[in-house]
Amino acid sequence: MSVHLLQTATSVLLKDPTASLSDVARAAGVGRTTLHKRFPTRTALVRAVANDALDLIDSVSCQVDFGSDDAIEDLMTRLVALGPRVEFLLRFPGLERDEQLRTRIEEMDRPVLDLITRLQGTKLRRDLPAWWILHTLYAGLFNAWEAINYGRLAPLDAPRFVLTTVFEGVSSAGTTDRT
Amino acid sequence: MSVHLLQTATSVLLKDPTASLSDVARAAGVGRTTLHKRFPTRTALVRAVANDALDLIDSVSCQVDFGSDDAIEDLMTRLVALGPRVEFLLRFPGLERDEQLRTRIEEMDRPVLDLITRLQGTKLRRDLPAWWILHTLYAGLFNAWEAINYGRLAPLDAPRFVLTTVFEGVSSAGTTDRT
DNA sequence: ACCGTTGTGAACATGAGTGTTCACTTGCTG
DNA sequence: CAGCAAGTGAACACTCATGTTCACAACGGT
Repeated sequence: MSVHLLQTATSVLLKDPTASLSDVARAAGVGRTTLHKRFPTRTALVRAVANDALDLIDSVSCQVDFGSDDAIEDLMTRLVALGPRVEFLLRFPGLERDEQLRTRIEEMDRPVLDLITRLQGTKLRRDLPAWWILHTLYAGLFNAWEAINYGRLAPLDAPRFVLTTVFEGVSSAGTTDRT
Repeated sequence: MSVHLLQTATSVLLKDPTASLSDVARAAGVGRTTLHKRFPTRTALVRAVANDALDLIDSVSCQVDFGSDDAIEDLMTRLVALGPRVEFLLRFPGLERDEQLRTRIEEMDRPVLDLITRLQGTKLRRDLPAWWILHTLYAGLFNAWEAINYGRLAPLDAPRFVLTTVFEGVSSAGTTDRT
């Protein structure tokens, strides 16, 4: 079960980025030799985990209609649900030093950036750069995942929290006098 | 100059959390032996760096009037200016496993949480928990620091970006029809 | 000039993670 | 049954970060 192996590796490495390959193998219930057979080196394993996360995002991206005005809400809601598998991409240290991964992440960002730029004509504010908005979205996801991990946030509440906060902000101005 | 040593250690460890003590010593322009004399173990160094960051935050907290209604804006603006020294606290992996640091971080958070709770009576929305708002603020800081690091954001623009985004959100609803 | 402090490089021992090989078992297939 | 693929534990060599010790140089104060 290579799938299960990758998932286990994700959670172990996410909890402790310095975890040894023995730790990963033990957590996955396989021998260290087997792990080495599937992923010859540590960097190969990390890259595989990251690519698995990217695959997951790709599969979600396909289901989103980027032409819709609610595309961002849809995308974010789906991303929140992915959880740790994708959190790995934003958290694991040193991932940005991998050339191949960096370009793939950029490829993944581009359509979202385009979407944001397009929506800045209508529902998104124009006085902030698109990349800043993108990173704000990511920060919201990050927050949600962390809160879920600590048991402070119910997974089903997460999408609402993220979308509300990112879009409307934490100021009460938008909520009290919305006549 | 122990101060300079800590600052260098901060930036080196922030850029690569797995950097060796030799790397840190070399970057600081001191011998590895000297580094070991001042910080006997690696964890001692990491803890010192973190505590240095917490001291920095404390010194900033003192200057903020937590009774004011604009306390959060003031606090955030000052925190943004601190940059990498404090970024270390939010980024360095495994920091939360240090009991002493965790409690000190909680102590640091408490007055801000109280402030948020108080302001939820007036300017902050009440339909989000205080801890969520706090983490949203932190996420904004994080975003700004990262953007500054990559050279995408001018340090002087950072406070405005963070405050605008966090308080008003990225939706244009709050900007277009503010009659 | 003497001495204590501080910093320095060199050397060493140690431990841990890593990558490799090998012999053995298990299970499936022809 | 024979054979092949996959998994496994044990053992090994290698590298590297770490922590320690030691002898020496630079410096400042007395």
